[in-house]
Amino acid sequence: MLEHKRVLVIEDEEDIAELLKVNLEGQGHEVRVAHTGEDGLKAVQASEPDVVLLDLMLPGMDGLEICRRLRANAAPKTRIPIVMITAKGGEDDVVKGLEAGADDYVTKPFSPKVVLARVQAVLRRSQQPAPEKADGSVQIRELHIHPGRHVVTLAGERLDLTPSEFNLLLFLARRPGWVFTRSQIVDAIRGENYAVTERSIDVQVVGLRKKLGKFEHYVETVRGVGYRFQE
Amino acid sequence: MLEHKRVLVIEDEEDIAELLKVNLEGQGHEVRVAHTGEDGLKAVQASEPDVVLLDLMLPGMDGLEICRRLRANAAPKTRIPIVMITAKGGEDDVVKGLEAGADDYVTKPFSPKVVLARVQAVLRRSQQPAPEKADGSVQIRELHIHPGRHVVTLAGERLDLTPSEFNLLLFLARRPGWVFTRSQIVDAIRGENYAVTERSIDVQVVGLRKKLGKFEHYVETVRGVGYRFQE
DNA sequence: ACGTCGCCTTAACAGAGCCCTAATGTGGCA
DNA sequence: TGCCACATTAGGGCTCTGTTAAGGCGACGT
Repeated sequence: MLEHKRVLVIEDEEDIAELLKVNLEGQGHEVRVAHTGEDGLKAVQASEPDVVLLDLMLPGMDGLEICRRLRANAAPKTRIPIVMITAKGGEDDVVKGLEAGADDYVTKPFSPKVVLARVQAVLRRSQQPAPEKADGSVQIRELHIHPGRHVVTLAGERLDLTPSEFNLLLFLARRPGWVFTRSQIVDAIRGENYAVTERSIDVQVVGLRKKLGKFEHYVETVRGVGYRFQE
Repeated sequence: MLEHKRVLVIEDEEDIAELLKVNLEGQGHEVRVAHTGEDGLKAVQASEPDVVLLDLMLPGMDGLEICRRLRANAAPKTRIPIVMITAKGGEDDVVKGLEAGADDYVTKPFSPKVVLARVQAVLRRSQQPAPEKADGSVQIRELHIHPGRHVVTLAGERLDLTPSEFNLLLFLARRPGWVFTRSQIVDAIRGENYAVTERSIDVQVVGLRKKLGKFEHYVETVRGVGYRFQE
């Protein structure tokens, strides 16, 4: 099985934190608890955990903000997996969290089993090569995306994409196989609260597919739901 | 196997109540009896049972009303499983009961064995929440469902489902063994207040079973009531 | 400050796929 | 055997997506 790991739990509700602690320790993990976002960030520095369990609803600093800071401050090499805990039904929260850099999520109320399973899965995944490379670039089959340089290469040839097309492709390619609704895509590539018709995404997809040429199948339509990058 | 549990029986007929009490106690359960709906509701507050056996035909408050109140007042976390007892042939009652929030049912006249089995089944099902894996996907025997990816695999092969078929299968598979009325299914997969004939669900089931091929028995018909995923 | 260029959105239309209804067939249960 | 619920089929209507073109807006350079 998996050897024991260091887990940091950032959770303000004492009983939930205790529940998580007991269960994780039952799995042989070393657990540390922080009750505020500030403590959490300090604890990350101090104890260098292998995974962080992060409640989105915290007094003081927002969970999303913590997520972003962990992603921003740390060197890519020391990228720590984050599992976030969200209120039930908050699908928006899930999307925001994933965008802020979380790796997985559980919704309240949760069973300890589910949380343990998620943590194990994230740990397993973090030990395997991710689609995202160390410098933040994405490589999937014939496609390379360099977010920093804003450059995309397909089968060795450079693609000339508009800003929106670039963001759309990057957003989808970061999670191959996962479906996103048009609404989620709009939030991701144009910012939240940006008022547009969802159908404008369709037009972006058309343009993108045209430029992908014979690789247009990389962007798949999921009828009644949205789009996804072919896995 | 199962440790003893607290059972509340709400039943006005003295001899039936006694029959249930003796049999359940024979299984090692702790049994409390209420003879009216009002007493039943109080007893739920007082003794916090693990499961409620509820006769639909009660003097005074209707069994359905009790069912609804138990569902309305309690937080989701403290959801107590309800097994209702209906008069034979009253299949309408079964449907109404399930829609009022009951989890399972037995029809009068019943054998004690059947009741015990139902109670055990409900306890078992409600203790093992959902068969969901780390990434939120559902796996039951040969069937894998990935909600986030919107992909279904059956015995390793990918199924091409319509949106409705996907939602229907996911809804049923999330609670194997639980029976759902057509009305509940419509609410779940098309949203509430969506006006359609309940028979349209039958058509969806046909299409789904066709694509399930030799696994069509995964979706079971419960005559007079609705459908369920085979446990 | 002005003009030009390019990008994004909207709107409209066409086509494909899906879902509902209704009618008929079939099987279980009394 | 009769009745009722479910299974099955086909067709029509409707929703969703693909596609195109035009208008508006902002960016950039002059």
